[in-house]
Amino acid sequence: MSAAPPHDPTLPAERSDGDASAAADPLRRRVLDASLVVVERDGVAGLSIRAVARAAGVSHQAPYKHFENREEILATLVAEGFDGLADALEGAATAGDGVARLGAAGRAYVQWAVAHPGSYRLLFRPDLVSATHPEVQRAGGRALDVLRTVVAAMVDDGVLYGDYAEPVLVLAWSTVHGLASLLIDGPLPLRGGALDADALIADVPARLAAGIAARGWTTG
Amino acid sequence: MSAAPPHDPTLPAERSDGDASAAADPLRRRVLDASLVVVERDGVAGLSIRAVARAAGVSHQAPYKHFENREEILATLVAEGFDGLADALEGAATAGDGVARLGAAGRAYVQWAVAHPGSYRLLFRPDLVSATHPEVQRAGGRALDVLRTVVAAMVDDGVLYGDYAEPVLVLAWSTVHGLASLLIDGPLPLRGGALDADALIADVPARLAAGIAARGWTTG
DNA sequence: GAGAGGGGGTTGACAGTGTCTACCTCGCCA
DNA sequence: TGGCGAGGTAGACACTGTCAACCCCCTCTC
Repeated sequence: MSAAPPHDPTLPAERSDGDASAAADPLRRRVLDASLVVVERDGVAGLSIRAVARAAGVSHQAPYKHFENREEILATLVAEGFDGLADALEGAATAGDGVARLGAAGRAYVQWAVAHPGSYRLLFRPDLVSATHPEVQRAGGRALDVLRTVVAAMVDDGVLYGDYAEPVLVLAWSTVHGLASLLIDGPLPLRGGALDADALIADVPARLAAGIAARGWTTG
Repeated sequence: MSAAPPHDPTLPAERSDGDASAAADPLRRRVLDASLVVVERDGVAGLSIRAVARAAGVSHQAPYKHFENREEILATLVAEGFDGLADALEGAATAGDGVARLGAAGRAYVQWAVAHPGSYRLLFRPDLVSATHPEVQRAGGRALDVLRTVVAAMVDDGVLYGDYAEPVLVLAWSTVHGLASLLIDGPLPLRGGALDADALIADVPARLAAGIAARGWTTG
């Protein structure tokens, strides 16, 4: 991980010049970028408003001029996270038939999660960010729609009966979310053993797609 | 373990009698039970040591006489949670061939998680409880071993090639963990729509088991 | 029986947190 | 020129986890 930030939010430090870009890059953006730096560096537990303010080089109250409260900051991060995830899925699920696209999308999903563990963890933390927040709903729905489109392609391909599209969507999402979650946070001895994360990321989505396409899913 | 049920913990209030069971039910147990009550009622966010102490009717420092720090309390809860989950899995995966047992275990897994959302969330929170805690490792490994045994039965049945046992274990665990996680915390519009949680809990593990058993998993 | 020791409880204090409130300081516009 | 609001500041409050000091009472030893 090291210095490589998620959306490459490098901490802008203090801008020495007070040029026009200061207006185009107001503290709101600085706060969000600093939040990403902090959450990837110190984890969700270290993501306090005051730590973010310190990282952004402002007083502990400055963020409140741009966000109503802590949750609104986190909700914005979550929305941007889902957008980044959706972008990754869209970029991956472009070529081939439905099965191939599902495998590719699943791989991209887990890869994105593992590459941005701090952000990814934030996506599924309703205790921190209400699931009903409009921006979270929008961005999350966008990511889900990519998977939905891929599953729909499998229905079009005839490898999946239409009535199973939504349950299979849940199965697919569950699998990639579960794998990502276990790879990032898994308390059990998965790693270090015979299992290799890269192999799992490549393998599990492909096998999931193949398994879904196998007989049994078109009839019942 | 004794009189206090690990799940369905009702707050014992103040014992009016100072009988012998007071020695068998010391504050340590009361703190854990109060923690479960608090986490199921107020979520992980509300699970502070002081809130637990208040719920147990003691001073804010009393818990520290039985646990080194907050993490040790939470680690104990996590270990008990994994034990409860393992019990549920063991109780479910008893009858039928490997495929049937995998479906039953998967169903039991998700049912347990949905029945104990506060506890379940705690199981995958390494920011709160270190994954390397010995008791967490033991209990978590126990739960995983139940699934491992079931997958091994599928290998014995000949529906799964032995080399795939461990990846399929990950797939199965990912799926049930992902489904449980999404049902509990999913920020996206899964519920309220055409999807019914009970149906998913019954359906997804069964389809997962059937999908694994389908052709493609025995050869590669 | 006397007294030492300690297990298990208490209160007090500290730094850290989110957030409310009040204040200051600009640039802008009438 | 003067008002005003956007966007920054510091201070204060209640809350948190945890360290330290204290105190009560049971038990063991002499």
